[in-house]
Formats: sequence, C-alpha cells, structure tokens
Amino acid sequence: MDILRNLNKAQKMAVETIEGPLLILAGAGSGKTKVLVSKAAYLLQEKIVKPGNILAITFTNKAANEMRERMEKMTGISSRNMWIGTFHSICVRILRRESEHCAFDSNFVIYDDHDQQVLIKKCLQELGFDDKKYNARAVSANISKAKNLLLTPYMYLTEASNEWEENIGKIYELYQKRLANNNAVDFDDLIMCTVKLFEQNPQVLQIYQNRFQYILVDEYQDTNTSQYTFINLLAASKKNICAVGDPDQSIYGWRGADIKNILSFEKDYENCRVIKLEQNYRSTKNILSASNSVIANNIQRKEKDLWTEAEDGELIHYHELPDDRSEAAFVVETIELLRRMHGYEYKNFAIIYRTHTQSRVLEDALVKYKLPYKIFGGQRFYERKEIKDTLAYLRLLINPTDEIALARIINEPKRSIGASTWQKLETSARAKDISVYNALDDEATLDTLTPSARKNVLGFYNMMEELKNKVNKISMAELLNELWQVTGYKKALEENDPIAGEARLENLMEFVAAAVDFENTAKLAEVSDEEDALANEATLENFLAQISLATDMDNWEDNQNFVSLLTMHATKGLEFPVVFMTGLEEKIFPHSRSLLDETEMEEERRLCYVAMTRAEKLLYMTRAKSRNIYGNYQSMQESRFIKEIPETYLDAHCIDFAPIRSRYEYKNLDKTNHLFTGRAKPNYQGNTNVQLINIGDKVQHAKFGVGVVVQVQGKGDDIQLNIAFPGQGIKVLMQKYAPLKKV
DNA sequence: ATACCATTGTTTTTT
DNA sequence: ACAATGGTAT
Repeated sequence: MDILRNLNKAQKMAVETIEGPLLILAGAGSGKTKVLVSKAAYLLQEKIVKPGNILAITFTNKAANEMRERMEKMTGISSRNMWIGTFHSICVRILRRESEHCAFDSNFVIYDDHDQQVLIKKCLQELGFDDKKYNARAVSANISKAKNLLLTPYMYLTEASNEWEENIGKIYELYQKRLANNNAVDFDDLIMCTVKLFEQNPQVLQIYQNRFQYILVDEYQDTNTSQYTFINLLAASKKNICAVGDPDQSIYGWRGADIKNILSFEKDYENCRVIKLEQNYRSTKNILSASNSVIANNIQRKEKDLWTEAEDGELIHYHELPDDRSEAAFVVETIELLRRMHGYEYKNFAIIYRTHTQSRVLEDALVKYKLPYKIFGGQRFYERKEIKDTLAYLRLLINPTDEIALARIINEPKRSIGASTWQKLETSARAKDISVYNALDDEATLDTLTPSARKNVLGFYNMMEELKNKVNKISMAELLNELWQVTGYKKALEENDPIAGEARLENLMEFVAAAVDFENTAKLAEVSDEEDALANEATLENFLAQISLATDMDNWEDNQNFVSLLTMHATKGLEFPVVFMTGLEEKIFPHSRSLLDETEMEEERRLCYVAMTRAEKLLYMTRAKSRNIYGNYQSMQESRFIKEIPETYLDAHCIDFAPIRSRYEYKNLDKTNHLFTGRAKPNYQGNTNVQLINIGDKVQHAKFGVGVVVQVQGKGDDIQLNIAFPGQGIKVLMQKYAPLKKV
C-alpha cells in the first residue's frame, strides 16, 4: 500500500478516515497537501470511488493544479472527471450547467474588480448620488460584504438602519439589475447565486449531493458565510466532508472569512472526528520557535503545539536600516552573497511585504543589481490595456448585452464614435428598453445621429456581426488574429506608438499562446470525457471564464530561476529556503488600519505567523527607520511583532548611516567596483532605453518620426539629446523619458 | 474629438 | 508618488 507508506501516524489516520465528518487541524508545514492528495488517491485506488464522485475545493488555482498533478502521479488514474477547483471555478461550472434556473443565460460573463467599479459609478450617476460621499470603492466593498453574507438587496434594505445603509441598498438593487441586463455576474455572485440555486431548487441540489459523495475542503479557516453555506448544502446528505485548515492561519477576515466556521465545525457535524497534525517538516527549530512565540500573543486562539525534529538552524536575522532604499539594497546584496558563497539559487529566495506598494523600491534594487526576479500580484498580465481591450471584444462577441465591454471598445481604436454619440445611443436604448448593442442597427436610434456618426456606428456593428459568425467555428488563434486585423487594433498599435506598441504586440502574442494552450487542453479533455463534456468544451465562453478567475500565481513554474516578490497574503501555501520579511514597522506591519481593533490586530499577527513559517532554512526580518510614504519620508517605529520574538531566537543588527551606509546604497555600486557584477539577465521589461546614442545616429521618435541626433549632453541617467526632425526643427529631449529607438 | 494639463484620491490584504 | 479623473484648449 504505497499511498500510506510515507505518512506519519496522524497523517495516516487522516487519510484512512473517510466516512463521516472529519476535521483536520493542520499546522504550518505539517504535510497538509500531502494528506489531501493521499486521501484523494486512497479513495480512488483503495476504495474504488469514481473520480466523478469526489469534490475537492482549494483556495487558489495553483493549489488545485498541484493537487491534480500529484494525485495523477501517485495513482496513474486520470483526474479529469474529478471536480477539483476553487470555490469560484466550481460554481462557474455549476452555474453554466444550471443557468436555466438562474436570472442569466449560460453565456454570462464575469465582471472583474474594474468592470464592477465602472458599473457602480454608472448606477451612482443614475440614482443621482453624490459620488464623493458614495465612492465606488466603498460601495462595492459594502455590496461584497452583503453578498458574502448571502443578503439579497431586498434583505439588505429590510435590515438597513440608517440613511447610508438604505442608500447602499438602493445602489445594490440597481447594480444587480444592471448586471442582469448585461448578462454578467461578479465574483461574489458566483457563490451566492449557486447557493440560491440550491436553496430554491432542491431537485438540483440533490443531483449534486448524489454526485459528490466525498467532499474535501482545503483552507477551511478562510471560508466566508456563503462558501460555508455552499459546502454545508452539498455535504448535508452524505456528510462525508473532510475539512482541512489551521485557525492560526486565518488571514482573510477582511474578505468576509469567518474563523468561527472552523472553530464550530465540531458543533456543526455530530460525531465529527478531529485529527491534529502537529509535526512540522518545513522549518528549523529556531524559525518554528520564533513563530510560535509570536502567535502565542493572540488571546482568541486554540492552543496548539507545533514541533519539529529538524536542527536548530541559524537564528532569525533581524536588520534595522536607515531607510527603505537601504533596506532594499541590503536584501538584494544579501541574496547575492548567499547565492555566491553558500550555493543558494535565485529561486530559493522570497522577498515578502505587507502591501504591494512596498515592491517598487525592492524592484528598483533588483534591477540595479541585475538579479532575475518576478513580482506576483493580482492579475497583472490580464490587466494590461491591450489585453483588456481584446477581452472586451471577445466578451462582446459572445454576449452583446455586455455594455461595459461595448463602451470600452466601441471607440478603441478610434473610430470617431465619441462621448456624445454614445450618449445618444444609450438614451435611445434605454427608452426602447433594448441593449445598446441592439440599438446600433436600430433605425430610429440611428436617425438621431449625425450622418457621419451613423456611418461609423453601422460600420462597427456590421464588423462585429461578421466576427460573431466566426466564433467557435475557427480556432481561437485565427479568431484573435482576424479580430485584431479587421478592427484595426493591431494597425493602430503599430502606428500610434511604435516603441511601446512593440511590447504590446508581444503581449498580444502571449495572449494567443494562452488561447492555443487552453484550446489544446480542453480538446484533450473532450475526447476522453463523456460525462462532463459541456464544462470542459473549448469554447470562447469557457476560455473567458478561466481568464477571469486566473491570477498570475497560477503559472508558477518551479523550474524557472528567479527571486519571488509577493505579499504576505500571497505566500499562503508556499515555502522557500530563504525568506526576507521586509517593512517590520508599526503602521506598515501591523498595518495602520488594524492598530485600533484588537480583532484585526490578531489577524495581522496570524499573517505574521503565516509569513514566518514559509521559511525553511533562513529567515531575515528587516525594517527601515525612515520610509517614503505618499511621497515624503516619515520616521517609522519598530513593529511590535519583532518585540514579541524572544531575544534568544534573534540575531539583531542595526546598520546606521555613514560610513556603513555606502555599502547599502546601490547608487554608487558601479563606481566602487563592487563585488557584484551581475551575470543573470533580469526579466525586467520596463526601462529599455538604455541604449548608446551618438551624434549622427538616426532615431525613431513616437511622435516626431525619424530624426538625426545633432548633439549629446550630460551623462548617466541625465543624457540630453538634440535631435533634428525634418520639417519640425531641432527638439531637445531627455533620453530617459523620450520614446526613442535607434534605427 | 482629442490632447494636454491640473486636481484628486489613493494604499491592505484577493478569488 | 502615482494613477485616474475632469476640465480646458485646440
């Protein structure tokens, strides 16, 4: 019995307990993933459970992919029919199949954060609310909170106790209506709609209850009310639910996660078994002891005893630096030192921080030192303008009622369909109660436009109609190329901005690659999968859904060699030989917004615990005495979390200003012929105009065209160029700012 | 209709 | 410091 061989006693018991409710309290680094994978494998191989009867829910796509891969490797059984995914992806799948019971069609689109804000702003306008008092961000946070608690607009309005809440309720109500008009849902809807679907259609719920005989839930401590309800509905009949989590790692309270869900699991399920995994296989004794000391300061907590057989290891390295730039330089120099002297590789390092903004200084330092790195944060690739534009086109093709998408691209590239024309279209569409897209070829609507606008609008409409006919008939790559061609998008990129356009075109190519990849994977699945063909089909709808739910954490590739930069939240579930925790300062970490609230402070402390326990061998903690915030320097106090680590585990250093400072001031690095020459190629794409330009060179400028350099002044970062552009005279340009390219 | 400038808010964390 | 917005000039 291979599956059980490499497990300790508690782990083995957790795997073998398969009937009835089971709670696994898994401390950091206790082999949680291993247990989950083994359990799924055990069910399939030893208990002959069909893959289709297992539902495994993880917190991230990355965790889902990892589970899938490891399980297939362990058993050799295809996991294709097994439902593994995040709450969101599982719910999309269910909603697509059951859309007949819902307020939308099966080709619904998923609005991201940005689309959501745009729509809320429109609602605010429509209702005549002051968008200063009701800013879109705050409103969407409130709506999200309501949805996480499964409150419909009606319920919210009923419970509203003041004017603000009443108005939020009204906005919420209209927002839902507009979403329905656009055949769109937001992230929170995915879960809430599925729960409502189950509650209102017992016969549908029953189908899924019968199907999912075994349910595994990862990171149970981070479930919110709607997710909790979703799980409970599904598990209600068979009660074969296995929840895995660690209350000490609950860090998503701000997103509605309720730590009570895991704490009351035993009350929720009678005859529940509880298994604790307390042996840590990840970190050294010192790292573990230090982490345990910090988390012990939380009052609201179940005692837990995490231990390890590992050696003591080095003490926690704590360094105080004069400012944020020296902090960054220190981190980068230390990485390079460890790499050269102690045989670490770039991929062994993680630099982590509390907020994304902190990454900028660190990135600067990495660029200067020429280290390869990758920043993980949000959905950067899919948020690029050219990608979002393309997505808007695609969304419109499958769902013409999507007005947010239409508004985005109707005049992108420029087709002389401006704000006033849009206004007329929208007014007319509202009056006739049709979508704006349908108004585009409505005679009465067109009559309200100027002749030239009419021509442009019709041209756009016909173009889109022709593209629409090709959807799901030609390959994704063909469709994309055709789209960029006929819409003139590619041409506009090339012409308007030859320099930046090139990078954008590369992104578009990367997008094609992603599409082709999706198509291939999905086609593979179609062949082998009778049961679930619909959900895996290589359709544009499914491709878009996958993208909406994708993050750049998903494509984490272990074989690539770079330093990882990420937020503390994003590190959950990951581990690194060497971890740098930066910005250990009051107001940064713990964050200023949590200083006054004891509950929030405890969540910050759990976050600290999560971050510290990511480290296997070495843990560095750093802080700056002074930090650039909102553009000017502020003096910072040491984080309380440092004070909570007993001195016996700490090796503290304070690096003051001169003369040591120069060592950590990377500005002068080249001149002093420092020990680091940097061999690796950075994957930094930003400032690529570090090119040698001399008098007489021909250069291409984004706006002025081709010119000849007639004079070069200054040096280093401040090179000033005088360039003669035929017919436009001599322009004086700063090389670092000017969009220039040598020709 | 567009391009440019001034002003504003924005910074927690994410599917 | 920066991005996003809104207003004004072309």
